[in-house]
Amino acid sequence: MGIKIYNTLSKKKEDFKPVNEDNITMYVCGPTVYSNPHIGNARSALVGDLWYRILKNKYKKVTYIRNITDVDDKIIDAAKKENRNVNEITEKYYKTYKSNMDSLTLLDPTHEPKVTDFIPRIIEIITKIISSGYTYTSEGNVMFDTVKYTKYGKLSKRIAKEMLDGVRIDVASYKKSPKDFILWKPSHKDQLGWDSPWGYGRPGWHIECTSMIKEIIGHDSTLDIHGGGNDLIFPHHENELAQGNCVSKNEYCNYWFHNGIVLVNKKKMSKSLGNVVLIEDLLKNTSPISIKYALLSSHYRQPLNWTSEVLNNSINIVTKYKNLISEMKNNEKEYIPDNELVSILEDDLNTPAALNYISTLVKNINNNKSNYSKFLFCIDFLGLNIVDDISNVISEIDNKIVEQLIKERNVARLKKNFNKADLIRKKLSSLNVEIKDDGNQTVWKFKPK
RNA sequence: GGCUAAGUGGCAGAGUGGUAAUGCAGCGGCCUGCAAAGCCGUCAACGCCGGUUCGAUUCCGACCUUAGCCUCCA
Repeated sequence: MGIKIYNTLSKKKEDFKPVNEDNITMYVCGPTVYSNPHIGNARSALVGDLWYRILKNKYKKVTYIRNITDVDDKIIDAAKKENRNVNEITEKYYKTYKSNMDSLTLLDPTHEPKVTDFIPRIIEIITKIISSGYTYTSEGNVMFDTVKYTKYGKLSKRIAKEMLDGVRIDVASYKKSPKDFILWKPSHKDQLGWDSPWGYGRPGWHIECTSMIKEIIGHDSTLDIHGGGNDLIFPHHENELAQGNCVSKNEYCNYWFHNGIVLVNKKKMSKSLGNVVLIEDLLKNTSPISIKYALLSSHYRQPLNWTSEVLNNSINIVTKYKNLISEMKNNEKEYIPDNELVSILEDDLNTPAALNYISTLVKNINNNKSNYSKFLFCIDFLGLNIVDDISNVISEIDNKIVEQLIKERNVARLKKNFNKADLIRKKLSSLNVEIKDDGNQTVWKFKPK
């Protein structure tokens, strides 16, 4: 048994063989910080996080890189719209992204490089690509020549002839061939930019990932794993692969994983459709654990249609686990490592099977006491921090009012004044508190979310 | 139009050449003053059509449908 990963390159599930067992390297495409992060951003970050957890469990050192793209035309546009400078925009949305990811209890990557910190390295890499002979300049742009690079299409399996170019948008005039892409583009003097051998300008979209990877892992090193949303396969990752292979004789990356995108109303989220689900908004009414559970409930390569049903399903299960934990909370919290869970996850991140396994543990908790300790291990391994979530909830509540109302209600119940008792229960309910009469004790909790 | 995926009960989702786990929801019961929780029980599905086979949901082929990409996108 070992780690198996579905490789977009081969379109097969493969045994994971690291380049160097002493240091596994993984890069996952992070966000462009120009707007509030949505549930789709969360999904790919979560998938990266899970791979990170699995790799860390097996290998002593894992270098996990998740970038922040803070140079982009969309950022420039956003700055104009909000009438702020570019830095303010990127800072603001980076902070939101970070805090959203923290809420979802994702581990910090080993590196979180920002493009603006890597401009000299980007210029260096472009220079290397130019000397490899796969570029040309046109209207001030440094272009990558996809026709010259004969392996182009290796990742996305797209053959140039079969593709209809410019179906939905005109091919830019500066391109020799429609699939060619920009490595460096000119900026106006008053625009965001840097001096370079090709004039004042800024990097194109794809080059920053390649540069940051090479800089962090070493220019002649092969990345073990590269991932992101499957909408990035073409052209972004295809382009990265092409330019990356021009920089070194060694292969750019061995394993590529791609998560399915999140759909809302069975369509990809987009501002024009108005179906973008922001993490911020979800967190207002839903516990981060439930959101996370919902994301885990489908396999990462499947598309995930985000619906209230999916979310409610998760809330119900998470609530059940919360109840279980709060009932057991006085018992010692022992975590018994469970290899079965680990091997389920090592098989190409089969989270639905993992969640199912956890539910069978819970179901058989009475027959086998170690199941509870295994259960604690499992939710912890997945980063479903239910235990912490419960303690947060308890500290948030205004104890006195609730306790007072419960006292009053129990007096009423003793007097068999059930109308009054039920009224008080309704009042508690309006305070988001649920109660449960357990023998002669009444216990309460926040309504599940 | 091309390319890439996918179609299992109300929802989510395993899985298999011999008719299919599990969770949630639903329904019934126990419990409760009534609830809630918990427990027990229970209904319900393999897109369509051919082929291979003793037998296919599982293999092969066509078709239909859906989504994504071909422009920026996690």
